[in-house]
Amino acid sequence: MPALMWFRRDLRLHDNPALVEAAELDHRVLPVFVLDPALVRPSGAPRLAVLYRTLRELDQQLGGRLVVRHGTPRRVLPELAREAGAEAVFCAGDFGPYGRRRDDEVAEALDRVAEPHGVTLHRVGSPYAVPPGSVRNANGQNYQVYSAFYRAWRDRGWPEPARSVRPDWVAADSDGVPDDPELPAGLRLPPVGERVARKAWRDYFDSDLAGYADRRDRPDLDATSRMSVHLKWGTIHPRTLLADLTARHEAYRKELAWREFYADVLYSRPETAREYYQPMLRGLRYATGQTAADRLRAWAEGRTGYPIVDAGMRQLLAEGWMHNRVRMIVASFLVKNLHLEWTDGARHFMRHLVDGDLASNNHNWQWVAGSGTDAAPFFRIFNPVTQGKKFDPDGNYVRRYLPELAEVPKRYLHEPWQNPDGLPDGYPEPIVDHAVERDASLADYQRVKG
DNA sequence: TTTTGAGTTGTTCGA
DNA sequence: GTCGAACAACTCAAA
Repeated sequence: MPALMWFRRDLRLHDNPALVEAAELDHRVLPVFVLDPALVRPSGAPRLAVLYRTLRELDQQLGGRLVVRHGTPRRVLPELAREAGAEAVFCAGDFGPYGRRRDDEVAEALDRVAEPHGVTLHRVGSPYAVPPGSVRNANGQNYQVYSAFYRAWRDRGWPEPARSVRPDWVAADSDGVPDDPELPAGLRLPPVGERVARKAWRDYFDSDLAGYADRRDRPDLDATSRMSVHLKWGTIHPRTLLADLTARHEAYRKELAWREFYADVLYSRPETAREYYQPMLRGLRYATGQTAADRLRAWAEGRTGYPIVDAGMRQLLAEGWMHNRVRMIVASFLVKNLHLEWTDGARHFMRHLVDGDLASNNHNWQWVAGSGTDAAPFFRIFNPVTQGKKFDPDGNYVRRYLPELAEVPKRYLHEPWQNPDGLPDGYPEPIVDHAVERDASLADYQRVKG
């Protein structure tokens, strides 16, 4: 009787503990991916395309034996288990609010399959080095602040990468991987798949990781590892990365720990998938009506008149990805300069990001907005001009995504409205005055806090 | 239980 | 141009 390996966001064969256990139960393993409408529907075209491409890569690695089925997992998996005569399904644990509920339902449905004893769902491991819910303070509670979480997480440690297994892959009828959805013209998606992920990590480790701490904040240098899309889909596991890292790579390890921290926060407070972690900030005065709609659209399309903001938003549209420093700048701008709710920004990000991850996206937005765990103090408001000059000193990042600014002299690149020769054709005046909106935000934060 | 110390990512102002 | 202090208290962790 073959074991079923249910792939979800762990689309790899290396360092995959669930796969190891499946292969230990039976050397024949039937690999399946379920296209769940509940996950397909809210995903934007860029992330769906990346998922489909990753699935095609996995299918190749499996010699064309990946079984793709459309439908709800609680219907599809019992059906497939019955067809294959399987008595066990293996998968990595999912710790998100939807995933937990879905997996509980699947476990129940499998239990009712009329094998002699039903079919068992084995949840093995997680997409994290340390499973959410397992780093706890002295009172058995989840940590509310990052630094304490980091120390406890690091001291707790994590397992070595799982050993590699080579099961006999069993085939079954497959609906096949869908064709890519229609994509915006000119969209440049990153190459994906496990082999790409492992090579990209190896190359980054050998060449650029040493400069990570100093250069990661510079969007013009493009010095980050670009592992986010691979971590999102599990084509590489954080354990694999951590096994390569030493004390010299503290800065990079800390970024992985942020991902784990926010997964833990979401696991401990699942309602924060939608709601403010600190509800008090719901009481801020937000823009409404046509003003709000116009501002949101200008922000989303990269037409705010602040080059570093617009470049970031256009990078997102062009690549399905944005440099982390710029994500903070555009998020601060949305909340504190345009006075829109972080939920509007988070939704736009999730529609366009290829690495869009609920826990990281949601809680990083809340951090910027001041409503999250360990949130930025309210007086910390990014100045888009200062940030641009500091982190894109030569303007190379801005010029890459805003060709209309090509002729603007370097000293005015981050504030082109100051250029005595005027703004270039097609580039807008700033839609708001930073100094004015900053003061308004400070006053309003003080009002709701006091 | 109480106390103490620490806290991702900033900006502005004045020396 | 560079530097340090103020911003405004407050929460959480840990001793």
